[in-house]
Amino acid sequence: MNRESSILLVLDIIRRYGPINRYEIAKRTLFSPATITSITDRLIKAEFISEIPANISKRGRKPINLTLSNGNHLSVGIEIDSHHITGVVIGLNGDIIKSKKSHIDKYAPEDIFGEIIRLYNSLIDNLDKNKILGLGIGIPGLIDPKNKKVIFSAVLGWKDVYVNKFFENLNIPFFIEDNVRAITLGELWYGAGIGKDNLLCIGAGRGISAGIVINGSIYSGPNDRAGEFGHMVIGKDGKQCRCGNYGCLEAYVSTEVIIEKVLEGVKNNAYTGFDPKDESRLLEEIINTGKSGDKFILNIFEEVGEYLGIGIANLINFFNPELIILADELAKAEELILEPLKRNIRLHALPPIPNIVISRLGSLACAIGSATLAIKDLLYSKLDSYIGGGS
Amino acid sequence: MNRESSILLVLDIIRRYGPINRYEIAKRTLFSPATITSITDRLIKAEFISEIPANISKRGRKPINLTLSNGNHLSVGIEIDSHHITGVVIGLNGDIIKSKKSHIDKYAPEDIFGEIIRLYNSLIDNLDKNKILGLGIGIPGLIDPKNKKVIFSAVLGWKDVYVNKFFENLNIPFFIEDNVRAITLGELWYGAGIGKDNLLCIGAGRGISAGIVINGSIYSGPNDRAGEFGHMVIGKDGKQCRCGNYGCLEAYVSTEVIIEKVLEGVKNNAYTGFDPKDESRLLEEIINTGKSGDKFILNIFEEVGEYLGIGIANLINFFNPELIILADELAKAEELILEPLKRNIRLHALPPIPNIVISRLGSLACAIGSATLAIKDLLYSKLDSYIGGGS
DNA sequence: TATTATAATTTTATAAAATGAAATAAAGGA
DNA sequence: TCCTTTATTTCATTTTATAAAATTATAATA
Repeated sequence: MNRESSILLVLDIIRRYGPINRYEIAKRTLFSPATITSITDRLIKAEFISEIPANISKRGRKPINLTLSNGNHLSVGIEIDSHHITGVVIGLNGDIIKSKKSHIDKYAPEDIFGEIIRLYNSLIDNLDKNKILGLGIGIPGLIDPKNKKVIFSAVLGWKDVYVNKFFENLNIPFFIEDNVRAITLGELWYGAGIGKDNLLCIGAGRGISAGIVINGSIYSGPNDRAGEFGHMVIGKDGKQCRCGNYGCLEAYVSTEVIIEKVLEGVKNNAYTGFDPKDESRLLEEIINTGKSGDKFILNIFEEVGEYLGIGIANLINFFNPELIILADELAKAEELILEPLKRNIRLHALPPIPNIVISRLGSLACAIGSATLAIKDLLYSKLDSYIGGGS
Repeated sequence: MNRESSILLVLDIIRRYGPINRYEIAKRTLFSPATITSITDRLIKAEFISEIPANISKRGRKPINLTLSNGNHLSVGIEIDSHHITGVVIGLNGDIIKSKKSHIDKYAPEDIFGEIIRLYNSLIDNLDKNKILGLGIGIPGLIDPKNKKVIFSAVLGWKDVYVNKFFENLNIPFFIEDNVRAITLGELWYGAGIGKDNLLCIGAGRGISAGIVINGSIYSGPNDRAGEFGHMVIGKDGKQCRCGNYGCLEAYVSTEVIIEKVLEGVKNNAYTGFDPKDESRLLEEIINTGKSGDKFILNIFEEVGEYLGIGIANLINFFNPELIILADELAKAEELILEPLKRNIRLHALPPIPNIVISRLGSLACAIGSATLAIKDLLYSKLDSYIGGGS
C-alpha cells in the first residue's frame, strides 16, 4: 500500500499493544525488522512515540520498548451532561494533563457552546497552542458526527443543532460524538477495555444504550443508530414505556425509575435524609444510603439489576463480547448494582460469560473519550502533515 | 504493504462491487490507475478475473468491466441437515455448476462423512480435479471452524466430533462452519446480501440464531458464539423454555412450536390432510395449507410472527443493520411469515427500519455458502501459489 | 465524414517502500 | 575474557506505486 498506511498500522500496534519492542511489532505486522526500524525512526523524530527501556531479563540484547509519547501532542475533550460541562486535556497515551468542570443552568446551544469555548480557552491557557491536536465533545443524544449535527437530545432539549458555526473561529479540528460512544472509546483506548477487541460499554443513566466495539473499533451502524437497546422488549405485555410500547427495558431500568421508586417509598415509609428538591444530587444520596446497607434501597437495586441483567444477557448471547463495561450515572452505584447484575446475567446468559466491570475512567470517562476523538483522527488519517516525506 | 495484500484488496473490490472497471477500482482503493492496470493484468493471467464489455453509454472510451471468472476455479459445498446432505459445485462468481442431494437415515459421524465423500466424488466426477479449490461443509450446531471440530449438534446427536480424520485422505483443503453462518456467507457473497456491509441473516428452524455481517464480513465473536439469540428473554416470567428459563424467544418460535400447535389443533378441530407420521414433510404441508388461506394456520403464523418480530426488532435496535434476511426452514413459509413479521417489527423497532427479505439462494443457500468458505480462504490468503512473483 | 472533446487505460521513467543478508549492539553465561 | 543469544541497524537490491505522458476508444459536433 502507500507509505502512510504502513505508518498508521505501526502506530496503531504501538497504541494497542504498547509498550512493545520493534521485533514484536515486526511479528505482528508481518513487516521485516528493517522496515520497522525505518518507520519507527520517523515516528520518533516526529515525537509521536518514544523509547523506554524494557526490563525483562532474557539472554541477548535487551529489547527497547516503544510507546506513544505524552506531552508533545495534546488533545482536549469536553463532556456535556445535564448539569455540567467537564473538560480534560490528555496526551497521546491518555495521561491527564489538566481537567476542569463548570456548572450550567442555561441550555440554549449558544449558551452551552459559549461556555465550552470559555472552558476550552481556560484549559489551554498556559499550554503550547501548537501542541493541541483538536477538540472533541461528547453530547447526550442522537448525534451525526460526520455532519457535526445533534439530531436530537432529550437531556438538552435540542433538535437539529448544527455545531460547526460555533467553532469556526476557533481554528482547530473538532469532533462531536454521542456521549456513550465517547465513553466507550475512552475506556477502549485508555480504560477498562485496553487490549480488548470485542466489548460492550453499557451507558445506564436517564436512558440506556451501549457502545459497541468490534475488532478493536467502535461500531456505529450505517445510520449511527447501533447500540440503542433501551427499548428492547424483555417483558412482552408488561409495564408501559414512555415510547408507548410495553415491556421495554427502559421502563424498568433508568435513573428516573430508581428515583421514582425511592420517592414513592419515602412517601409510604417516612424515609429521611433526602432532599427531593436537589434533583442533581438525589441519585448520589440514594446510592450512598444503599451503600450503607439500607434494605429498602438495596431491594430497589436488586429489582433494577434483575431487569438490566436480562437485557445485558440478551446482548451477550447475541454478541458474544469479551467484556462488559458499566458506565454513566448508574455505574456510580458500583457493587450495589454490579452484584445483582452479575447474578442475573449468570442466570440468563449462555457461557462463556464475559467479565462485567465498572468504568475505569469514572467521571472523566466521557471527556477523556471525547479528547480521544481528535487523537484517533490524527492517528488514523492525518499523519502526513506531521511526518515529512522521504526516507 | 506487501504485494499480496494489494492484490487481495483489488480482488475483494471486484468480488464485492464487480463487475467494475479499473478506474472505479482505483477510486475505491486509493491506488493509482496505473497500479490497478498492473494488478489486474496478473489476476487476468491467473484466470481469477476476466474482462466483460460494459455497455453504459457516456462520452469517451468505454470502460472495460472486470468480474470474477467462472469455470477456471471451482469449489464444492455440502450441507448436512436432519434428513439430507446437499452438495453443489460453484465457480468463483457463485454460478452453480452442479448440484446433488441424497437422503440420510444414519447419523453416526462415520456414516455421514462416508456419504459426504461419496457425494463429493460424484460431484467432481467429470470435472477437472485441478480446478477444485476446496470443500466446505455446513453443519447444524456449535462449530469450531479453526480446529475443525463439531462441539455440539442437537440435530445430529454429536458431541466433540473432530472432522479432520475423515478427510485426510481426500487431499483437498476443507472447511466446516455452522449452517446459519454458511447461509449468511452465501447470501452475502452471492444472494440477497450482495453489496451490503451490515446485515443479519436469521436462521429460523428447530432453533433460532443469526449470522452477523459487519463491515462486509462475518462476525463470529471471540468464542464463535455470536448470533445465538434463541434464548433472548422477551417475555419475562412467560412460557418456560426447554433451557429452563422463562420467556425465551425459542419457547415461542421454532418449527417444533408450529408443528405442536398444529397437531394440537388437529386433535381438537378434526383437521385433515396431514400425515403426522412423516415428520420431515409435515412442516411443508402446514405451509402449503397456510398458503391456500387456512385461517387456523394463518393464525399460528400470526402468533409466531409476533414473537419473532419482537426478537428481531430487539436486534435491529441494537445492531442497526441495513438488511434482514430470513432463512432456513421457516423461510419456506415466505409471505405467510414475512407479512406478520414485518408488521410486528414496525411496531417495535425504531426507525430507520431495514428491509426484510427471504433468502434468495433458497434450499441451496447453505451448500453454496459452504462452498464459499473455500473460495474465501483462497481469496483472502492463498493467492501466492496461484500468482507467481515478479512484475 | 472528419474533427474534437472526453474518458478509460496503458506505458514508461522515476520515486518510494520493503526486504534479505550481513553487520552491529548489548546483554547473559561459561 | 570469549561465546552465544537476541534485538536492532545498515546497505545494496528488489519490488511496488506513482505521475505524467501517451494511447486507445468512444460520443458529440461541425
